[in-house]
Amino acid sequence: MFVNLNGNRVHKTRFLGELGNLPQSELVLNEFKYRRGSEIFGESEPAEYVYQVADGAVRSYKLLSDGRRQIGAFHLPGDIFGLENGGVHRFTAEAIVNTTVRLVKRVSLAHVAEQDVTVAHDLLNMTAINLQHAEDHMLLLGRKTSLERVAAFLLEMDRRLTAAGVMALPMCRRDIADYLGLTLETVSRALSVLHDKGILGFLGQTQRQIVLLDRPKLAELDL
Amino acid sequence: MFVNLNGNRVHKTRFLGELGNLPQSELVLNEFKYRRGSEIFGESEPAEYVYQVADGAVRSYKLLSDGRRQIGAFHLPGDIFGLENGGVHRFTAEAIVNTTVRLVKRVSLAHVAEQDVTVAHDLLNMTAINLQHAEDHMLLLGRKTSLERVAAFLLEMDRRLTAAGVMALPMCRRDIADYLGLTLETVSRALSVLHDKGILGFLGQTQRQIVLLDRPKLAELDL
DNA sequence: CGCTCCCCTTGACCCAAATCAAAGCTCACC
DNA sequence: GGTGAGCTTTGATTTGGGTCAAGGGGAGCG
Repeated sequence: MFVNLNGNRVHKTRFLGELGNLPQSELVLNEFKYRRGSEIFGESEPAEYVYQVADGAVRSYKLLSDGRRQIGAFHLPGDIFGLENGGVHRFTAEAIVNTTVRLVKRVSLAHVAEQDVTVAHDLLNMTAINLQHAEDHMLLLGRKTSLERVAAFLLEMDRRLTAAGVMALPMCRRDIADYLGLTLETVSRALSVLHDKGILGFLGQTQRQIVLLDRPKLAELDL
Repeated sequence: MFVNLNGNRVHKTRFLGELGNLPQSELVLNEFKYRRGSEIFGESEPAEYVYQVADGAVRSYKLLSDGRRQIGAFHLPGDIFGLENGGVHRFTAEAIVNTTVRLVKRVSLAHVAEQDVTVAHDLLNMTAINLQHAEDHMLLLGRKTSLERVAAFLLEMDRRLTAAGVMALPMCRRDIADYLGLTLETVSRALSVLHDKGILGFLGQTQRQIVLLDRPKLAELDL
């Protein structure tokens, strides 16, 4: 293991998960750590690697020239991100908390996909899953109210990261707001409404640990 | 040629375009006409066919239970739509005007893709293009002002369908609004502002023929 | 020609969410 | 234990875009 320029630690490891068990000879797989807040790649940079979250959380976003930000997706342990069909990243990706990622060289992955039909199939599937998420999110951003958006967000996070009945959100209110096309104040108010209605509870003293007390009622709020 | 149950005419023809020149023996290709306003397929229906606009225009949208609508994309001549990786449509598609489409059976296309690597490659490319459009549209829906949205819409349509300097929009203001996450009144007001600023002009007596008089200034408005 | 049905624009008013502001809390660090 | 930097909540106020309403065309048709 060694420490690179950014103070992030890197060492070799196995690559597991949705890309299947690929022949080790074909793909060089590294594990890499990013510190909370550090950039993993930038929008419009050449896409050299494809990434998988091993531990931690990542946000992918676009910026307008005046700083308005839209987060397109949160990436949680197991998720693959930075997969581009063209050779260029279309989002900036940042570690939300200290995060460990596994990475493969994009070109070597493309090379394997040419040989192995199932890998090519997996790449199409992953792209299709990303597309489906984006399509659903367009409906949310274009047509849902603030309460509906926050309800949808909670249901999504509940599905993706609840362990032992508790949802430990890695992201702050501003991240949630930029994901939902709202302001952080509006997100906070919506969460307070849900709290007052008895639909959710906060655990501990930080407001990032949420328990869903009434999933059916929450689901009703997300049209 | 014959007339089917919906009064739409259908006959066989060649399939051309982005799917490349596929062996005719493999793919049965039909041409089909839909009348203005008629549904081509519904959300969550099994995806039996993949479509290409030969002539006319199509809108793909999602509905909330109370009728709020989000149009995800407009499909213009040459565009392929209804391509699903899973077996189910995730949008409803309707003809905006009288429209001719070419169609292939999804399963036969999948079959060809398994044999022919370049076709498989094309499918991934098309899905990636759809994804890129959706990603850009999330930024628009989440973070842009009404004027920025309308400016972006005009630039998109200018790129995609301007002939002889004139943009002949096939869709009504309500469609534009549901694409941009606005109301039709707001779209109309934004167009009036652009008209008053001398950025665009209307041609003829219908307000659907638009001439862009100052593309640079329009581009400045779309951050 | 005149009727009806849309489609579009424009004006008046309203409201959901943004903005502005303040204060409490946690946590890291000295 | 003190200090400061974030993060979050909550309140007051503003505002961009939604809603409601009215009226003017144009296109199709009897």
